[in-house]
Amino acid sequence: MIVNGTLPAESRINEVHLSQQLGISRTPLREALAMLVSEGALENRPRKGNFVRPLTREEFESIYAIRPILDVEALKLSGIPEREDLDHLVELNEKLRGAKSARTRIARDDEWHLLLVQNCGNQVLLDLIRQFILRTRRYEIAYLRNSKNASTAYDEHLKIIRALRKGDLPGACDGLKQNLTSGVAPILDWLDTLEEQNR
Amino acid sequence: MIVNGTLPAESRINEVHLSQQLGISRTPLREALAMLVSEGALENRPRKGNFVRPLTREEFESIYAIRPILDVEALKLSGIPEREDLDHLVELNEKLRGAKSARTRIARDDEWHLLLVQNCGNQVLLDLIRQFILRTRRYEIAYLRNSKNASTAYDEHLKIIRALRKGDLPGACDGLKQNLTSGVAPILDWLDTLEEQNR
DNA sequence: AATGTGCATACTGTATACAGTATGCAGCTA
DNA sequence: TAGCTGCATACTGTATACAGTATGCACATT
Repeated sequence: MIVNGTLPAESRINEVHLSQQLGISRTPLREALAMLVSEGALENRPRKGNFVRPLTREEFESIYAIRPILDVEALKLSGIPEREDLDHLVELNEKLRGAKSARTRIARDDEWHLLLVQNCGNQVLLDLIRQFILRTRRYEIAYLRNSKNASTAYDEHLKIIRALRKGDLPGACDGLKQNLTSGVAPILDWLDTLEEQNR
Repeated sequence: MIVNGTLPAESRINEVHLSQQLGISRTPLREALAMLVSEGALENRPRKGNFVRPLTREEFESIYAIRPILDVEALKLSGIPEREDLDHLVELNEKLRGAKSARTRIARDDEWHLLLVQNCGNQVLLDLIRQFILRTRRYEIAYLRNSKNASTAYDEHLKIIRALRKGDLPGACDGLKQNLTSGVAPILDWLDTLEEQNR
């Protein structure tokens, strides 16, 4: 509902109404809200309630500054993948190219990035990346239609795969960093116009 | 209670008993337990309950591999601090040296590291570092008495401060990385003996 | 003797009732 | 007319009751 805009930014969540609307009681709803707070989608003001956090340029820049650091580190730890993992990466990348909706495109892209670093051997780091994927997703979906088209991501992924094939880990890391930062600029522009409108 | 060992590793948390023991009802207790799950202190198995996660060598290594990455990045973003911030760092470092108990020593050390990167301008990154401080704290407190003594940390901090005074940011980053990894080895040894005992 | 089934028990997950606090408005005062 | 006080209302935070599932044990069966 937050993503869809049914619950607009800054709006307060009424636990009684929403729980009735969803057909559940307040207790499990509150648990769900707490999860959304930890994901950064809601802000909890004690004794006031939960409020939908707006999408801001500042937060987006902060999040996207961290993703490349984590992912590149994880890729370094993973090293050059086995042949079958590489094949799997190629396969998933083709699926990404064939994705019809922007939503599945985003999902495939996220899958691909997780697969790339899956063998880093650091579960905590992987959980962290997963967490950040969740946080960025809201921005990506909001931006949706204008979203970086599949072929750009596809080509960038191919570049990374090719570097890995050659055994060139630093080259793959560079490609990954580029891939993770290339989508930022258009979303920033979009956020600027969004914040402009709210004045 | 987890830190004290009142609730030993792998033990199941009985919500009814614990809530009575604490003089609160199950609902707020469950919220607290959920927070501990997100901090990595508990593991929730659906319909089974919450279990105290053991301290393991694997998790410790994972966490401590990430801390330096985050902190060094934040320091880079912060740049060379203003004079008064530097003075503040010196002051806090002196407090660290003077700390009586190991507990306050750990607290001062954490404070110092947060202060060092406070001006990085990335709130999400700062929250992340805070989160990791919480996760490492359990290991540090468990290790407690054997903990890296204050003078080592103090000296390492001085080194960082001196590099910053010279305007040598890369040098400060190196020092920080070293500082954040120097405490690892003894705790690893201790964890090894711990895991040995549980066999 | 070993394995499987049924039942009793205990605990988690959910619903609901209650208490206390924030908030807005009406009426009063200056 | 402006500002303050008191009250009504609505919502969050907490306690408690209820439902459904996991678990261990006794008994039966092969």
